[in-house]
Amino acid sequence: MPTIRDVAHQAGVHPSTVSRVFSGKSKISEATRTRVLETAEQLGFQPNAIARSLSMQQTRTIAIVVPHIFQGFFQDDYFPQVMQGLLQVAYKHDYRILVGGSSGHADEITQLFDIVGSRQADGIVVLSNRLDVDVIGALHNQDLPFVLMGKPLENHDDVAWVDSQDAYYSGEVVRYLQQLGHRRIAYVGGDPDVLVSKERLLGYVRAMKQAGIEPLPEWIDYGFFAEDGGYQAVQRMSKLDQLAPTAYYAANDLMALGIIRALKQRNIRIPEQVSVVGTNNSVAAAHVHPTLTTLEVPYADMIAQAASLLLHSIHQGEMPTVQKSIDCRLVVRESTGPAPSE
Amino acid sequence: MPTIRDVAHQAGVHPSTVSRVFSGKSKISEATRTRVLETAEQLGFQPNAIARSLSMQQTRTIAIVVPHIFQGFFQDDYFPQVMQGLLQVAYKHDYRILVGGSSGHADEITQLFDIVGSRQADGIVVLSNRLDVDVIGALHNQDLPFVLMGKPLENHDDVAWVDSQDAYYSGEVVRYLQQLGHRRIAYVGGDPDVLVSKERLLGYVRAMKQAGIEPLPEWIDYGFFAEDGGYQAVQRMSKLDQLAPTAYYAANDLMALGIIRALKQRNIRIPEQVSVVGTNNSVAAAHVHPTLTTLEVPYADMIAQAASLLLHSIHQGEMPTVQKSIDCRLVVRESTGPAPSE
DNA sequence: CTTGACAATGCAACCGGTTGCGTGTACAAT
DNA sequence: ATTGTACACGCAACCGGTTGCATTGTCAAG
Repeated sequence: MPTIRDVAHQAGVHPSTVSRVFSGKSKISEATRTRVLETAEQLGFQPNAIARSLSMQQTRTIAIVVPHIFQGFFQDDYFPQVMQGLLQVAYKHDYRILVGGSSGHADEITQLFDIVGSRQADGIVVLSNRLDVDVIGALHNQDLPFVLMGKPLENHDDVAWVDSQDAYYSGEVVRYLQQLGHRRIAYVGGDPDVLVSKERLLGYVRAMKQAGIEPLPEWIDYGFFAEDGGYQAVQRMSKLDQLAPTAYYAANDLMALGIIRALKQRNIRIPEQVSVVGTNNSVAAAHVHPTLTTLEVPYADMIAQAASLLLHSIHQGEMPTVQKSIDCRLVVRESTGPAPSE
Repeated sequence: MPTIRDVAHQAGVHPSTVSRVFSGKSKISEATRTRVLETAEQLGFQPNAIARSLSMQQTRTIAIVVPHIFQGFFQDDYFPQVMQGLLQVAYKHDYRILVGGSSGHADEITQLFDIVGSRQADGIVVLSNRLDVDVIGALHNQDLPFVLMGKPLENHDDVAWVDSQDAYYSGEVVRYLQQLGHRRIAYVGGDPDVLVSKERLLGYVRAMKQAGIEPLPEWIDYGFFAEDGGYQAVQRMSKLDQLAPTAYYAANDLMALGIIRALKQRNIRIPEQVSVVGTNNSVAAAHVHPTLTTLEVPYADMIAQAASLLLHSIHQGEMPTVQKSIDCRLVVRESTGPAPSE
């Protein structure tokens, strides 16, 4: 690989001149410019991005670490949407995305701090929403721009996030079902340790109690975002007989599909006997039978906004502090209907 | 951010000693090791990855550029599977993934050469399978390990690839449908310029001719991998009346879903009147109504293998040359059945 | 006591760009 | 002819690590 010095030598100029030609931020006479460009072309020279990063103290890269916490993460619609939104704005600003893996929550934090501390990226979007005060504090101390996907548990007014108001919209789903006459409503969460599951549970419980219903512990279950998790939840809850739920709310569409599969297998008619609501409005939701009522969470938009404000503060050279709440939308389809008369 | 020199100064040693402590590849007395480690801890020092990359001439990163060529790329199951397979092996080897975007084919090549030429990664998995001889030659000249997803058009025995034998398995689908008695079979490809579409078309045409059927030009259409593309294809082909196909083969499940939607809307029964086959065996395929017969292409496995041999040759310091053909599997479900009697 | 050998650490060059500052040249103004 | 000045480019330090080689120290063998 030819370096800037090779080109300089060949073209009979100083390396700094070659650098200036390529950065374009300095006056260079047309003559030398073309000469440099020609010899660069001839030598097949391209500036080394790593050297440039080191010198300029910027990588033109934003990072993300994907949680391996639950299997089926790549089957859910969440991940592709995240990548889409992220890539879209990164590309527009001529940035690239650095993706790191992880195996479980602790490792996710490790990877996060590894990337941040080693300055492998100019900023990072943090998906994990199980960060406690200490971790967020430590992250903030690293002084590398970051924005959280999801409002953290404790309030930090100096930390940026984009939030989908999971508790509120979870409540909206429950209220919608209650309006249809349902009283025995089940909640099937993802990973119980993940904040979004807790938030949705909170909204569920609150809405139930506001309707004067004390939800049975048996109505609350976790499917770890997997299709089979939804399936198993139905198997367990069906044992309740008369107390079995007449409506299921699942924290993602994948589990809702599993719920539908289990109900069909038991010859339970949807929505005449039991209603099902999913989350995310994945492509499949519109094509399953019956078509799935689902809470649409605009993840691609969310992360696009997160990335935008991240890039903005990178350019400003300061930590981002913007906090945004995003609205969701209930997409009503065939899988929900009036509660059966007792 | 403290540097290695700060730590060295504080601990009363030479920077190189600090470096050796962190690289762990050199004998360091237990006394100084702990002293260095302690002051590093105390100063919050972490080695700068960029500086290390520059010095060591390796980034511990493998790159991929995602083609923006068709919309709905992020809805299709292909992308998440690719990321899954890639991330899985990258993570295992303590590598990260650098993802670049692109807008169209020409730009994809540009981005590819930008990453490769600027040495932003140690190797790259190339998704675009529209590379001609010149591009592959140029890529090879860059002397950075790469492996192609999909066999290139021309034979290069010095270039590594992992291939899913699209033409052959497309033929298998057609032969399966013919065994069910279908003779008027439609092929709905993705982007006609993408190699995989051409390959599948090739297999389709060949299988049709082998069965003594000259496929009508109207039976061949392109949906650009989008749900609506499949829908529109049916709209167009339905105008053929008696010559309308009794079976559709779509190059991905998303288009198959669109085909099913269009057929249902026309009150055409599946599979009694028309059969539908998709590709990829996405999660939705098992849950739509009717459940979708589909050609399963193990993309996650494929790219995992590609990444493995990429990493292997990175470590060997040589260009990869392994060429692998991967087997697919037809998953038969409810959307296919015997051809209707005329 | 000298020499040898090995272990631990220092030294300085290097990876490949960037950039503030200084210098030489050309051309215009006096 | 002299001074002024703006422009184009050279110089050298710097970004933050790594590593081959030299040096110092230690201990054992001769």
